[in-house]
Amino acid sequence: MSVTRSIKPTESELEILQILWTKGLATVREVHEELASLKEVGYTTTLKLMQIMHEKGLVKRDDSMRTHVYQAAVNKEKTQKHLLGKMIDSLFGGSPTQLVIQALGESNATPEELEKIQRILNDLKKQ
Amino acid sequence: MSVTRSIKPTESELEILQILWTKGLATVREVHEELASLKEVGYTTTLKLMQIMHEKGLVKRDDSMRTHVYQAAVNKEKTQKHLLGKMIDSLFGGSPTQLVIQALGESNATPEELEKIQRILNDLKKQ
DNA sequence: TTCTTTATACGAAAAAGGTCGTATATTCGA
DNA sequence: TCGAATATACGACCTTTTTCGTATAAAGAA
Repeated sequence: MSVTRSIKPTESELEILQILWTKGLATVREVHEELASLKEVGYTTTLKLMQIMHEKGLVKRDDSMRTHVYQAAVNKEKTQKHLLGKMIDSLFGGSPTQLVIQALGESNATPEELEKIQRILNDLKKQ
Repeated sequence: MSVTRSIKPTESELEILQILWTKGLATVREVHEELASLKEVGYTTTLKLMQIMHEKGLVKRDDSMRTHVYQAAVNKEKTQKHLLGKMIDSLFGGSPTQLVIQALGESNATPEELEKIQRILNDLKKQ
């Protein structure tokens, strides 16, 4: 039975998850390379972070070889949903609609994306 | 010239801003009362938090009287937009639309709210 | 083989956030 | 007037997060 596990990656952990979600499998070196292109950071920092994430169960790893291979252990969509929920609570008084409205204002959506949103909206209206 | 100031309230600070955005003006006691109804917290903790927020410029206060009167110094919509933007970048690969889609799934919007969203959507489609 | 590079492990310290206790001043009521 | 209540200031402490230095082992090159 999968109790709602409290997924709560920190900022830094999120950056790493981003990379892992994109790459699928990656070594610490690879993740670090990517990370270092975005910001100043030491290799052992990245390593330590990923080790902690492993302890927390945020990532899985294959350590059968000298160079361990990591991958995300948390689902991208679930994590997004979770953090979104938190933001809705803490910033939009619990109203997802308010957030949607703000985000739509922000959006430069393509016609296709607008259609996608429209379909979801239609589904919701039917209920 | 208003340089993009980095609005970055912490979780706790956000809770207090929420209250201030609602109340407009409020004393520490009033904010604390509200806060304490949501979670276990000591008065001096709330006080300290608000003092720090004052140092950071997140709130303004009138300290001409013994009991200081506080108000938010950051705009609610701007703050929402800012944090939303950060989340879009860090979690949704820069696509507001992706976020909207996720949030809509989450939403239990009333028919009225759905209509509101529909109108925004219509506006966007026209452009 | 021996030196260099590259991995992980580990410990420790710096930073940030949150929580309070205590000191002190002011106000208010008995 | 004097004690209780209430306000702010301030410092200390505890966690969590982030950052690295150093030790050690494995691999690779000369």
